[in-house]
Amino acid sequence: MAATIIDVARLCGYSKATVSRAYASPEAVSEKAREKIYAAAKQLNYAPNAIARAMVRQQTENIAFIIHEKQYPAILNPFYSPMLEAAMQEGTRRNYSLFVTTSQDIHLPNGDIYIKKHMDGVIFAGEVDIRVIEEFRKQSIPVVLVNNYLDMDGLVCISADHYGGAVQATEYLCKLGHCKIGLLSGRFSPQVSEARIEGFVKTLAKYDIPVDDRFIADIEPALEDGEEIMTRMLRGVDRPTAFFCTNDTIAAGAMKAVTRAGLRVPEDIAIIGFDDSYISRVVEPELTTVRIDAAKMGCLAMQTLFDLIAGMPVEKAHIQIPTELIVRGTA
Amino acid sequence: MAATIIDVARLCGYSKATVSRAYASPEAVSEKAREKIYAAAKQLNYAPNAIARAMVRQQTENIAFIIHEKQYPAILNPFYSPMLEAAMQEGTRRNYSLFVTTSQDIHLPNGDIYIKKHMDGVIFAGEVDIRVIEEFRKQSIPVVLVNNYLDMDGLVCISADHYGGAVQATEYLCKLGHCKIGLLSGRFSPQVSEARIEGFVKTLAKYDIPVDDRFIADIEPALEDGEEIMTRMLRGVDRPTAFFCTNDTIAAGAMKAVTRAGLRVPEDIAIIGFDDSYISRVVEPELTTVRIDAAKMGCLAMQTLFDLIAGMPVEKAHIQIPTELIVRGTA
DNA sequence: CTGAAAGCGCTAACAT
DNA sequence: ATGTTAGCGCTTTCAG
Repeated sequence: MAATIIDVARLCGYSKATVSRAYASPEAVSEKAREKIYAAAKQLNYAPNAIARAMVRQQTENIAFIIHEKQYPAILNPFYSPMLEAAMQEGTRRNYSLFVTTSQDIHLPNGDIYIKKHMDGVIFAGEVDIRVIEEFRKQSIPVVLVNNYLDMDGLVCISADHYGGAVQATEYLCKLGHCKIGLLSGRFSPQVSEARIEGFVKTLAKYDIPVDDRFIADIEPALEDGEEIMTRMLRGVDRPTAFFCTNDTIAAGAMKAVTRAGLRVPEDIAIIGFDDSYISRVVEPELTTVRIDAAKMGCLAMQTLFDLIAGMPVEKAHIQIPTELIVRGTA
Repeated sequence: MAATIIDVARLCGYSKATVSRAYASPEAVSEKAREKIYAAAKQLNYAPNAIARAMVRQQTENIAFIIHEKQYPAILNPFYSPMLEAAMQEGTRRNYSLFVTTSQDIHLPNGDIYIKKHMDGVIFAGEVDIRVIEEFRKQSIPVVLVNNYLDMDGLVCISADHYGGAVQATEYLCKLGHCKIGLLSGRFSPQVSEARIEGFVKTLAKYDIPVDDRFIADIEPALEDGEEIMTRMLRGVDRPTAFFCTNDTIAAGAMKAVTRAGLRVPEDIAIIGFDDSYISRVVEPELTTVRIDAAKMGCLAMQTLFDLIAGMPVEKAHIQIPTELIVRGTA
C-alpha cells in the first residue's frame, strides 16, 4: 500500500541506506542526494514508518501518562490539566509524544501487568498499585510518580508540599483573627489527605485554637459534596467563621452554600481553597487558595524521566514542590 | 536485554509460533501449553513487544486526537475535556489507545506534513489546516473531524448545531420579554462563530427586535475578556437587559462584571452561555446555557473512525449533534 | 558519501 | 494443536 523506503530508493537511484539517512541524519547525506530523495518521496507520498524505526532502534519516543481509574475524569480534573499540559510541552520539545491513559490499559489476557504499547518511560499520576510499578521496573521501563509518594527504593516521586500548604492556609486564617475554623477535607490518596489535615491541626494547636470535630468533614472532593456539607455546617450552633477546604472544587461548592444561605463570603464566612485551579478564578469573589505549581510538577516529571531514560542515576528520590498562598477575595 | 519470544520458546520447549499464539489468540493453544508458556514468561519477565507486533500486523491500535495549537490549552479547555474523555473510553473499549497531541507534532524535518508515530486513524478537533487533512488521506490514514466542518469529499465531520443552539438561547431570552439583547461572541473557527451569530441575529429579526451594534462584541473567549467587555457595556446608555454569550467562559466573566458593578444576575442583567461546560455549575447562580453533548461527539468520532478503519463506507459526511437549552439561574 | 547485508521481535500462512 | 518459514520497513555496522 503505502510506499516504503525501498520504493523511494528505487525511484531516486540511491540505496535504501541513503534514503534512511536522509531522514534520520540529513547532514550525513550530500545535498544533491537529499534533494533527489525528498523529491522521490514526495512523488510517492512516502513517509518514514515510525514502527519499523522503533523496532530496530528499540525505542519509541513515547511516554505514557497513566492516571488511576478512580481519579479518571482526570482530564476533567482541573488539577491535572495544567500538569498534563506542561508534560506534553516538555515532551514535544524533545520530540517525544505523550500517551494519556488510565491504569486499566495495562493488563494482559493472562492477568499480568503489562503495558500494551511499548513506552520508553511512564509517569504515574496520583494513586497507583505498587505491584504495577514493580512490574514496570522489572521490565526495565523507567518510572516516575507524580502527585503521590511511595517509599520504594530509587523511585522518583514528585509531589507538592501538602503539609506546608495546609499550614500556610490555616496560619493565614488564624492571623486574620479567626478563632473558630472548620475543615472540609476531600478524600484523596491517604498521604495527601493526611498531610493536609495534619498541617491544619498542628497549626490550630500552635495558635491555641481548639479543634471542633463537629466542623471537620471528610467528603468526596466534588462541588455538590462541598455545597451539601457546608449547608449543613451553616446550621450548626456556634459555627466557625472560616473554613479551610482541601481543594478548590470543595471551596466553590462551599461558597455556593454560603451565598444561598444569604450570607456573604468573606464577611460572614471566610473560605480558603487548595490547588489554585482554574475555578478559583471563575468564582466571585475569587478564591483565596494554596497554589500548587502543577505545571512545574508535570514538567519536572518529564525531565526526570528523560534523565532516567538516558541512564542517568537518580539524584533525589523525593522531590517536593513548595506551595504558595494566593490571597484573593474569599479570605 | 528484555526477554523475547524466542527466549520464552526455548525455556518452555514450545516453538515461538505457539508462544505468540498464547498471547494473540489464547484459545488456539492447549491449556497445558498456555500454562507452561505463561510460567516461562513470568520467569523471564517477558512481555510481548507491541512494536514488533504492530510492524507485522501493519496496525498499531493507536488513534491520534489532534488539537490545533491555537486552541492548545485544550486539556484546560473545559469544552474539550468531556469529548476527550468519552473518546478515550470508547477507545479503551476496543483496545485502542488514544494519543493526545497538538498539530505541531505532525511535521517532518523537510517541512512535509507527517505524523511521527504510526496511527491507525486520526481525529482532528477544532481548527485544522486543510492541507494536513489532505496529506493524511493521501497516506490512507482515516480521518474524522470533530467540532468543525469542512466541505471535503467524503470527510466525516461531527459538529454541534451551533445555529440551532443560538436560536434556542436567543428565543428563550425573547420569550422572557427581553427586548434589548446584547451579544458577546467569542472568536472560534469561522464556521462556529458565524453560525452562532447568525442564529442570534435571525432570531432577533423574527421577534422584531433591533440589533444594536454597540452591544455586540467580538472577543477572545476568555474569562478576563468577558469580564472586561461586560464592564464596558454596563456603562453604555440604554444598555441591554440580557446578553447571549457564545460560551460559558465568556458568560462567567460577564457575570463577574455584573456582580462587581453591584448589579444582580438575572434580575438586572440576564446572561446565557453556551457549551454547558463544568464552569456553568461552579458559578452562582448557576448558568443557563446551551448544552452541547461533547461526550457524544467524542464517542461518535471514535466509533466513526473505527468504521473507517474497518473499511466501511462513509454513510453521512456531516453529522450534526442537536443542542439543548439548559435553564438554570441566570436567565 | 554511499551501498550491502544482517537483523530488530513478532505474526501468519502453510505444513504436519 | 503445534512447528517452519518468510517476511514487516527500517537502521546500522562494515566496506568501499
